[in-house]
Amino acid sequence: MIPNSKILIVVGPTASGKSELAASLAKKFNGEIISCDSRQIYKGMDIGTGKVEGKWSKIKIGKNHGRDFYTRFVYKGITHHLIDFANAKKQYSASEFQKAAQKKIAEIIKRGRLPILCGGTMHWIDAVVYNQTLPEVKPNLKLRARLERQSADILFSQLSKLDPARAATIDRFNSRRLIRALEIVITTGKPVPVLSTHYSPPTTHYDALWLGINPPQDILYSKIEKRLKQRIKQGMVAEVKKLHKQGLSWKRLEGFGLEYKFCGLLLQKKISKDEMFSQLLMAIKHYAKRQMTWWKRNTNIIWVKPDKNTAFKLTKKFLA
RNA sequence: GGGCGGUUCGUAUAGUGGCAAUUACACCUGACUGUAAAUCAGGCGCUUCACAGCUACGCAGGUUCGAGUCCUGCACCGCCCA
Repeated sequence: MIPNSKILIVVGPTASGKSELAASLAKKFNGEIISCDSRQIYKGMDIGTGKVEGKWSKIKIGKNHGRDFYTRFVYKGITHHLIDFANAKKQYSASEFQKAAQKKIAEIIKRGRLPILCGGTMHWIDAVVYNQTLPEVKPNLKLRARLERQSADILFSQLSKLDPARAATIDRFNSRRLIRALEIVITTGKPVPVLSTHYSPPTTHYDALWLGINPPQDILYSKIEKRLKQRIKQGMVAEVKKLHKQGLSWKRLEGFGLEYKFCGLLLQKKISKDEMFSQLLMAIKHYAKRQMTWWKRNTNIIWVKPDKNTAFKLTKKFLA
């Protein structure tokens, strides 16, 4: 563990109220937020991702490398990092995020402030916090395209020959995972490195306090529904239309999932407005469920009520 | 009143003599090594460790070694003719 590396991590399913809690914590404890959301990183994806309504503004930070100020994404007076900066046409990977976030954490600590990781992208958060070694193999689209034509069965038997150890633990029906594993093995000529994640015993790269919010399912579901209706009013469909006009293919939009997928289907007239609503609602609930499945096994997380008081108390104790 | 079609596990469907019964969705549980809002798996009548038992395809009878499947009557739904 890195010494003197206290960080706060706020997790919870979609619509649980993470962003607001994180902002309150940041205000109270002199923090800056690092958004951990694989969709909010993209510019132009605002309503559909539920991005906080922050603004890019120039912040005075005193003389630093010959500059007087940086441009920062600010919401409620709190600086948010790794949000609203990437081009949606390009793939942004877990590995890129890991490096960028770890750099941000170091910078924030250096400034004497508290880094607060907040977001719903479980895999990305773990990659950062547990400093997982992600194989240094970039996506090889040509190779992937070739492998995608094979059945999972064939991919699995290939992997079994090339890297029996990885084959032993991989999901043999999941073509995407199989292809990635083969990509690593074929490119490096070596087996897939063993993963450095450990949920138990809990060893994190940082001195971390994990706070989780998980409202009861019926409350969460009604919040999700209410939020979706709001998003529709706010012009969610128009946002997706605009993205498509800017050159994002329907396929790319579908790959983003949820709002972007179902609005895309609506705009292509593949589904009706009612179908869009009901199917999207269902998909968001499924997503929330998957998030909880991931975090349930993480015993580091302290589950708190959505009210700030408990979170404040725990944070105060953690920082003392 | 007459003719036809239908009634199957939450919903929609398959099943014309061997069926605890197809498929999809929902629902439940879970996985997750650079696409992660993505991708993938298991369960889903009841009792169970069960290849075991019990109860099941609108209701009531009948034919049969055996009926979701065939026959009769009834109920309900849909369409058509009056």
